[in-house]
Amino acid sequence: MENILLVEDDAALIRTLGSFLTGEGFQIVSAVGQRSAVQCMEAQNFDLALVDISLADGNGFSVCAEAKEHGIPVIFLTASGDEHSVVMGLDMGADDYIAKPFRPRELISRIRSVLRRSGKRQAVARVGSLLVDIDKGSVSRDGEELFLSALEYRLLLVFLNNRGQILTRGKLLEEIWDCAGDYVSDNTLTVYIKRLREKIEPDPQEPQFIRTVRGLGYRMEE
Amino acid sequence: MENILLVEDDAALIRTLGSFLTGEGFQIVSAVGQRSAVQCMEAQNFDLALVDISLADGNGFSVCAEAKEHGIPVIFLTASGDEHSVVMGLDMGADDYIAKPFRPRELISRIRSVLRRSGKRQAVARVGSLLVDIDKGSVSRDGEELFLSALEYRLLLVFLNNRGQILTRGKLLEEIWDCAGDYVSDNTLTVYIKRLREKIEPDPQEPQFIRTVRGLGYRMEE
DNA sequence: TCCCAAAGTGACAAAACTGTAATAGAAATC
DNA sequence: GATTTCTATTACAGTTTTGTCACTTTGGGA
Repeated sequence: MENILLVEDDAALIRTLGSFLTGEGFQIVSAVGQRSAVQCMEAQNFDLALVDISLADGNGFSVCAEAKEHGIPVIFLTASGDEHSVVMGLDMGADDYIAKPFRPRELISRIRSVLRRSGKRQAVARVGSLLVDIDKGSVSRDGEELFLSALEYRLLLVFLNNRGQILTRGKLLEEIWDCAGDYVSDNTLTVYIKRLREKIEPDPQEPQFIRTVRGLGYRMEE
Repeated sequence: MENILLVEDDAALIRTLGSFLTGEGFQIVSAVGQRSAVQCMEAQNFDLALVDISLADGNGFSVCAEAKEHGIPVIFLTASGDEHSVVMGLDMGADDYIAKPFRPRELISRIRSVLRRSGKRQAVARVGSLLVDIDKGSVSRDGEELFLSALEYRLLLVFLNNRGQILTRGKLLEEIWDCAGDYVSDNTLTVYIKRLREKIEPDPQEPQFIRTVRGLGYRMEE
């Protein structure tokens, strides 16, 4: 079970996030300030640190730096629109960030993504015969390049980053079309799934990469 | 200086590649077969292993596995169209691959990319105020999402993966449009540079991300 | 079996993308 | 300063993408 260090000031958020993440099957250790965070990291090893960048005592950056010292991947939480912190955090070597307020599901997705990438540095991801060159933004199957549109590619990445999990329509709509809350029609997703399948599946009638899980959503095989 | 282990059967290729890579500022150690490759890795540490997957004695896969044991990133060389080897290699944990025959410049680019990624696992890359979420395939500046087309995004990735280097028009044309050698008009690139600048540059008239290096090409700032 | 909800399909118009051509501008060389 | 070369801009047409609609098919209960 993955061990996550949550460094956060806000007691309410600790409780909410903590129980949510625990429910998702992660083991959570919470640290309230910089001091206790450092102590935690010295005492035991973590698979990931979740750091609020705006801690009351000092700032979250030193916690971030400490985590990188220990080789722990870091996702930091930042106030929405605080681009300065984002820049600082990424320069500090953080692996990813998420702006508050965030959807818990998105956090989970990012956590999984960072954990999956731990120890990996692959430029190319594979699902069956499908190769996604994340470094180049290109997709191929059996050596044949497939030309995806921007949205199709992003949809594919969402599946790729959540392999084996069922993704609901709502989740997928949020991931691709959520720009300030103005959603598109529900059927739009169905159509895009079809279009993506048409391009990546050897037999779109019998999808092997993106499976339909009736009543729940879609799932990409691992 | 980066230390690269080149594992290759073909003596001619060793000479060609070796001198080329040396000329590019890498330190090269060549190993002819699996046996000597393993010995090399036990004797000293490397920043990267370049492994021909089709070695005469046994195969390159075990060399690949050995390299991963030592935590050395691996790029493997494969015969063009040998999808099976690609799949095997990636499953084995290789970081990237390149199909023979390859352009030396492309190899360099991939080597740099893998080396740059060593120890990093970032989901998000940054250049100035520009954020590229490689994991999501999205781009933003100052929190504002920028909608790039598929080709614009790929062009941006090429710059991102070669930050600080001057990219010639030829190199860029190859990277984006090389599908079996049928190139597009030279001016097409110029137009795409303009279009990309129009979307990502705060002031397209005074580009700060993608600089023109007259007579040589373009360069993205580090 | 029938019915209903969920998912898939085909078709459509507006918008965006893509590549090219013609022209304008800028920088280096003579 | 004139010339040449390289780069930028503008405009255009064909294609693709994008979102939506109406309609069909499918799968699971009642």
